[in-house]
Amino acid sequence: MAGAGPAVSSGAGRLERDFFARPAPLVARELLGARLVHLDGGVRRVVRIVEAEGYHGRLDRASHAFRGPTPRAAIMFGPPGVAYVYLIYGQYFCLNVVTGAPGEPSAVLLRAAEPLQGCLGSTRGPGNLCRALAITRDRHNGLDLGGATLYFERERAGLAPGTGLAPPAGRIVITPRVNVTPAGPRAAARRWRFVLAPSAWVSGPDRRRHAPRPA
DNA sequence: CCAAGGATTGGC
DNA sequence: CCAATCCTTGGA
Repeated sequence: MAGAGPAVSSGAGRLERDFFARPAPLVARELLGARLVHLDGGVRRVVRIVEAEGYHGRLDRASHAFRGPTPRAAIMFGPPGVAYVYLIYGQYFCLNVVTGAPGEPSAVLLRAAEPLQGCLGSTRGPGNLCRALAITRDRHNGLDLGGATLYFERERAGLAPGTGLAPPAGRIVITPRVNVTPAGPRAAARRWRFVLAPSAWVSGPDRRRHAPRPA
């Protein structure tokens, strides 16, 4: 019967709100291999996610939600499946997906992806990824990712038993998050970064480690 | 109001 | 290693 899959809803394998209403590290891991589609006016921009990080809850010192629902972070306290876009270092945008139950602030930072269609420059690194997809705060912050403009989808073939998710091609590597060292030892020790390797598009100081072997 | 610093990036 | 560049936050 159609529409019986647990985490993935009907249609062309699009990820719906229930997929995101779970802990951030779990969502981050399962987003690996999924396609992110931005219908940018008449232009279709598509990538395949290869790196994502979870920022999990009120006690995660590295999370923007750590200091409570400040004006910027308030969106993380809202419903899941919504885009959280912020400006970093005055010049780059970063795209997150709000996860977890409402009131349980968490999000997944999309750090790197493989370019598939319509990308503007490099998709390696969160700032570059947003630029390549033409994601901006004024246009996309707070946008429902279940809508027609910006959404995730994955292949329906080869669904993993019990999950409704297609197993991504490649190996999932789990590491500490990038640049959370200043947030304190506890946050730095969390292994909430997920990489789909091998990939030439992984960011971070260990990206060579996850790059494809030279032929 | 002011000062400090940032979930980054690219250049030296 | 370090500056760019401006928004966010917290404290006076």
